[in-house]
Amino acid sequence: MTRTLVKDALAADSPRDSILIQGWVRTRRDAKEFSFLEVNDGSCLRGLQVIVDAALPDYAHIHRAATGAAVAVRGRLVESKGAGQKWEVAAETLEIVGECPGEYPLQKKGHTLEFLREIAHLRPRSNLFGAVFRVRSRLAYAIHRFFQEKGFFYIHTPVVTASDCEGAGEMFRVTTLDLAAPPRTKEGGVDDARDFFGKPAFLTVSGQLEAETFACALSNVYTFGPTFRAENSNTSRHAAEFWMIEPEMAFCDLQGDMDLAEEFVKALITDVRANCAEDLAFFAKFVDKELLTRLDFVLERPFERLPYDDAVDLLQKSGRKWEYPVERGQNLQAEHERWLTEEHFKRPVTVFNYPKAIKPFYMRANDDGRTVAAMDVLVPGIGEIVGGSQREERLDVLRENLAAHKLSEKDYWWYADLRRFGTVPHAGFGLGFERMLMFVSGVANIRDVIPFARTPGSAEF
RNA sequence: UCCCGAGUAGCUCAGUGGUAGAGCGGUCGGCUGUUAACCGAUUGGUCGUAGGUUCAAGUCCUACCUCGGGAGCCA
Repeated sequence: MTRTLVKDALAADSPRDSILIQGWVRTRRDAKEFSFLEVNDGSCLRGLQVIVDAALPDYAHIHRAATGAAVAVRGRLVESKGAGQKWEVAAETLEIVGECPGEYPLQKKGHTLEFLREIAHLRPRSNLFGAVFRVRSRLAYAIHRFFQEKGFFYIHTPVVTASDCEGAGEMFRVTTLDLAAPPRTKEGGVDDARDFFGKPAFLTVSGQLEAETFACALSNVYTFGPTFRAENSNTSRHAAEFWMIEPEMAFCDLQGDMDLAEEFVKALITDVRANCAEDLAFFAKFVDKELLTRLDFVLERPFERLPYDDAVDLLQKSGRKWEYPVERGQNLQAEHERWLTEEHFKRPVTVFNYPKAIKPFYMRANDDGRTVAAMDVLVPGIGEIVGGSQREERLDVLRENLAAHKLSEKDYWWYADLRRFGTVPHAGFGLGFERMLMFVSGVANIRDVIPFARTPGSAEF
């Protein structure tokens, strides 16, 4: 007999004489003549109620069907006599596939998120984490769907990179050298030439530069993969390993870049809203009461587009006391971003044309000589969710930028080549996958939207 | 890395210098078309670690560890 997923059984439109359900017992309630089992298989939030009659031979081992036990139930799908569910299974056989002893840490009652993090191998069996990771899967699918339907090509940029690119953050070194006794140069330093790649290698912090090369060939491309930052960041919004989406478009300027970012964010919300309704309703009930209102609010109106200079003016005239002073030329602080998006505009805000000095070398210089064609999308509750720019396509300006950032043109020879051979205006952005998932789920800590979070001092599992 | 807060039973917490507690969970029994079931009994502790103050420390002090919140860095 083939297995029926709980999700499909719950959606049945008529009774069935024969059904096989396999899953894990969430709870058991014993009566004198029969027991109720709630069986969940992760296919959806809800479980399926199973009635095991005391007259069944298998009832002899009903006590082994404890919370957490894996079971296989064969029986009939019938309309439930009780309130609370339409369908239930009248068991004919109950097989205990895997027992679950009393020290199983997941109780029926609530646990704190902090405790569940310590049992990350079991937490997907909880309602909340089941929902989070179903939505995570759907969100990933929605991302591919969005780009594929627009004719973007999915590029797999390398995870191991030998170019210390971009200064996007501290990098993890990848090496096969013996750390206790590394080969030495004549001068006494570590001889990187004898490392695996013949030079120092690292885990990638961004696929952007490589994606640019493919945009300058296939026109519209995107990456979607893991990235790594060895920053000692201890916040609810940072992880050492996270996933990032980076579209890159040839023949595109900052305007087109901002348009795509807004369309993209809205498309993802729309998709999850339509396809994960039950899980989102769960988040709205138990995690963040305002979730659905906020998501719909974002969908309904255009993002505010605000030049950096205007943002500074607004902040200075706000009458607010800032912990960090607002000055032209300085980066916007978390408190400033929050005020703009949560208090002043009450919607996502796209800030653009940032000061040149606080942005990386690859961003395109504006004609004013002091700003670059950069943009950040700020959303309520999360802050920066998208960071992007039009890229500098003029070889001479790029060279000046490299020099100004004290970077060697020699290390970026292939990147500069794009400007030498058929250069073209192009633009792109990066969107943090986990931050987007936090936004659509209302879950406040990045550690709770990653299956197994890697943060400073923590790489269990 | 900096600032703040918290570490007491498997989990969530109470205990403000004088005999270590509750609810939940687990176990046993009872009851009920139950559904975070209910009722009774029972089980369960090196009070994060190491020092110190005191007649006496879960409680006060110091250091460290872990976790959380905020900040910086960023996505």
